[in-house]
Amino acid sequence: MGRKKVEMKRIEDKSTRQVTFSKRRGGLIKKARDLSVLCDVQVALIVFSSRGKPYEFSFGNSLAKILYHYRRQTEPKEMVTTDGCEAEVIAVAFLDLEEPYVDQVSENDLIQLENQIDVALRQIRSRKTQLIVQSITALREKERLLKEENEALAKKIAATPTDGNTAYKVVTGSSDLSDNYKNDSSQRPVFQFL
Amino acid sequence: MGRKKVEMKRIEDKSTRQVTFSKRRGGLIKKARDLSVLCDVQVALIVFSSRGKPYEFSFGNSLAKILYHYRRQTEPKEMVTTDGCEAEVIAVAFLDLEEPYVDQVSENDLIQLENQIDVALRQIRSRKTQLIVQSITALREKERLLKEENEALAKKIAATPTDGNTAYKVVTGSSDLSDNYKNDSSQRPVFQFL
DNA sequence: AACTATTTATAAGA
DNA sequence: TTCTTATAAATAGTT
Repeated sequence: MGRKKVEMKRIEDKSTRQVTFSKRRGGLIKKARDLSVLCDVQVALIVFSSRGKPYEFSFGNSLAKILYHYRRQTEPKEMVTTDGCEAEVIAVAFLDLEEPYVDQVSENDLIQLENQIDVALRQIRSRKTQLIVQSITALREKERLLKEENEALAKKIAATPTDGNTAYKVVTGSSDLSDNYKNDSSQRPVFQFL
Repeated sequence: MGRKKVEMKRIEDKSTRQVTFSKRRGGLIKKARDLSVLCDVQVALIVFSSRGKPYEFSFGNSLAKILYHYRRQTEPKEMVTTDGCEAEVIAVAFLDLEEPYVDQVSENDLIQLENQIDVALRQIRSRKTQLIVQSITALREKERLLKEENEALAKKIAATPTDGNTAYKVVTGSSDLSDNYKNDSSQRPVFQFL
């Protein structure tokens, strides 16, 4: 599509090759954007300059998300350490990059930043869940030991002559404890929400 | 470039959109290949089908190498510089949004859906936190009551003639319980993570 | 960087 | 779906 038909082989003249690269790269970017708009698809474009600096363009979704998606497709073994419902929702969530101050930063920086925040968030949630599970497990173990201890003490008292004072009432209260907490959630499977 | 000039907006008719997507995707692939050949650059193309299956095309280098290169580039510090020639790398990725049910919904509906999912996610997390707090609060209260009870039982035993058997040892164990859990997280402020 | 003759891509129709 | 063809769009060589 020019004055002459070009042969489909490497352009030997360096200057011509550079100009052609510039023109056709622009055309490719435009076509990618058009495709994204017209067909409602997500398109990402990365260009590395000769100095290795990547220029990226993406339409319809962030490059990070597309590559993340691609990586998940390609590496089936690697399980992402997020808990159930979050993974799905994050997959469809978009970050709005149109904030005013964001204008100061390059698109590349923003995509990196987004990716880093995403990873950090997953790690924080994973760690949170871990701490909570530890906490509740420890509390239940403590409860179990205290109950054992109470039983032992109660037996000790039962095996001993008593004057019928308040001490026995306390023991009675102990056996009712489980009733007092019938409605608490500590014994129900709350971890389905973690 | 057809019988009529097309408006640059989403094609509403599903069939037309599908045909256009097919044609333009092919055109883009051809242009990417041409660019790779003419300008001696590396081009990679990834296409995700509606079912998430990726179709890949790459020219000038393997997709894996290009993505590896990209990953190295985007690592914070390292700036790998390529030799003098135009070692440009272009990666183009498509995500197909042609999911059957998504097709029925308008852009506005999708934006609404996104917001609704966002709100729902926050509510789920909030409810989760609420349940966990209830659970841990209940466990701590239970622990407190059991300790009180234990103390009362211990006093009762102390006020009673004893034959020096294991019962007293149990009471001693009770006072040491807190030491046994010095390293658990249940008394530390895990809620800063909620 | 702009221009323009030509080639190339593709929208609509068959 | 695939082919056809009129027309829009991209771009090679020029300025």
